[in-house]
Amino acid sequence: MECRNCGIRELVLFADLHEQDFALIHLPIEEIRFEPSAALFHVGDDGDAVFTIRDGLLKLVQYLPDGTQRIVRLVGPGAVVGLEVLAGQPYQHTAVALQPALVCRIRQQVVDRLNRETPRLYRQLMAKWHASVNLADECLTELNTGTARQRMARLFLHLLADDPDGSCRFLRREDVGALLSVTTETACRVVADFKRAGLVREEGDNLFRCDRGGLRAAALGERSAD
Amino acid sequence: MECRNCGIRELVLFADLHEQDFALIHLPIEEIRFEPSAALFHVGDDGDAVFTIRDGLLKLVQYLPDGTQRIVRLVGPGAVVGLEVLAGQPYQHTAVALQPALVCRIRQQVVDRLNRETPRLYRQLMAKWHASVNLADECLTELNTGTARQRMARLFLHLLADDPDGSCRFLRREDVGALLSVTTETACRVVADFKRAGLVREEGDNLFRCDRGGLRAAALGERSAD
DNA sequence: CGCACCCTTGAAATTACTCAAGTTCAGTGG
DNA sequence: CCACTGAACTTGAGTAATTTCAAGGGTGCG
Repeated sequence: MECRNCGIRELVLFADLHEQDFALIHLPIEEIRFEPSAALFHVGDDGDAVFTIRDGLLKLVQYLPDGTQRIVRLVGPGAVVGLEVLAGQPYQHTAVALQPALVCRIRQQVVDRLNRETPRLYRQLMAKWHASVNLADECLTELNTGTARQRMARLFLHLLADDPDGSCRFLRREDVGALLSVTTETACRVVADFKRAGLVREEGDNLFRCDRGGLRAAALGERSAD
Repeated sequence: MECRNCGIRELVLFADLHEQDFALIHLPIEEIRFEPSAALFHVGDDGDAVFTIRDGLLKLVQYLPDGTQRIVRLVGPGAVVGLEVLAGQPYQHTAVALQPALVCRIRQQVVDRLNRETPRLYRQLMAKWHASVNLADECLTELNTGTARQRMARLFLHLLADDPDGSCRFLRREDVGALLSVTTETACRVVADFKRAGLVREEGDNLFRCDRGGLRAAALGERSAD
């Protein structure tokens, strides 16, 4: 795999490596493609690799004592998942694709060796860990604070990211519930509300065009006056 | 500061260092003591140090658009806070003491240098990042899932940790609310409920003796049949 | 066709929030 | 020594939000 020519090189773990550093990668970087509902790894698995997400969207899931799933965060291109193996831990989540996904599998040995033999991995490693913590914090403050309406609005804004059209692919209602800590039914009702209020419009199967301004207002707790 | 003889050495960032590695620490490790309600750093501050918590309990806080605080996690002895500076980021939280606290201030330069010059910091660095992510995930799945009753029970169990007496110092109600995503009043009512149900008993100013079994049942959603 | 899997909606029940008032207690100043 | 104050805690009553339980609708697939 030609990491040095990777299309999203500036986003990934190897962003800062120099030409000579790539010689230190003595094990192949595998590219893995998988479809929605397929799992990349499961909670508790002993892993020996981290994964850089090149394309698609994954959910990181943990399971509650009663067996229901709790979505801990959503991760997309540029994110690295499975970092816990670098700390000698088994995977802490089940990682499931929500959209067709493409990831690079990087063996732990490769990361360990690079960190030992070049000073240029360290900063990105810190950056990727930091991004994980940050995302976790955001999930808490944005997607689990306030009313169901506010959380939903913030979720849409998250998924929109910086899509110029203001459109995004949405999630199955059950996943929305597991992410926002509400029931599937509530998730459903709030989406229906948003449609009625004109905040979002469904243009295809779970493909939404959104009104950023309106959503931002809803995220702050304002209710549109119809 | 004599890190090599630190009383909680096995818990901290320098756990794996060898005798000769300590020579690489060219800047003093400062010990900082501070009292409840004092802040170690503020969100947005540019920092150049991470902190190992030796004693006490801190809350990491973020502020919502409307100015209210959201407690993102509680950290105690052994935890390292401010790791984000290693990724070149300003502090992402305000860190406030809830109990008299003692922390060690470790300059970023020291960590960077150690990582460059000895292979033995890496593992603990990964471990400390991992612990941060883990704690964040736990906050989400344990303290922000289920009814107010369940969350409160889990909070007590967290604070108990492995105290042999089953007693712990509790938080101000407002902090409980900001941590569990409920209002101060609800926090108050649930604590009162727990007292009535005999799950906890207040033995001093916010010092509680707890019934672990009962709390575990409450955490699963069972209501005691008075 | 019939089943499985989502999504959707309704009505009743529950939970948590809001607003308002009362309490306790430590600290302060007369 | 005692009222006064502020901060935190507590409780009640009414209201709003969410869940629960139940049922109906759509679509794809064997």
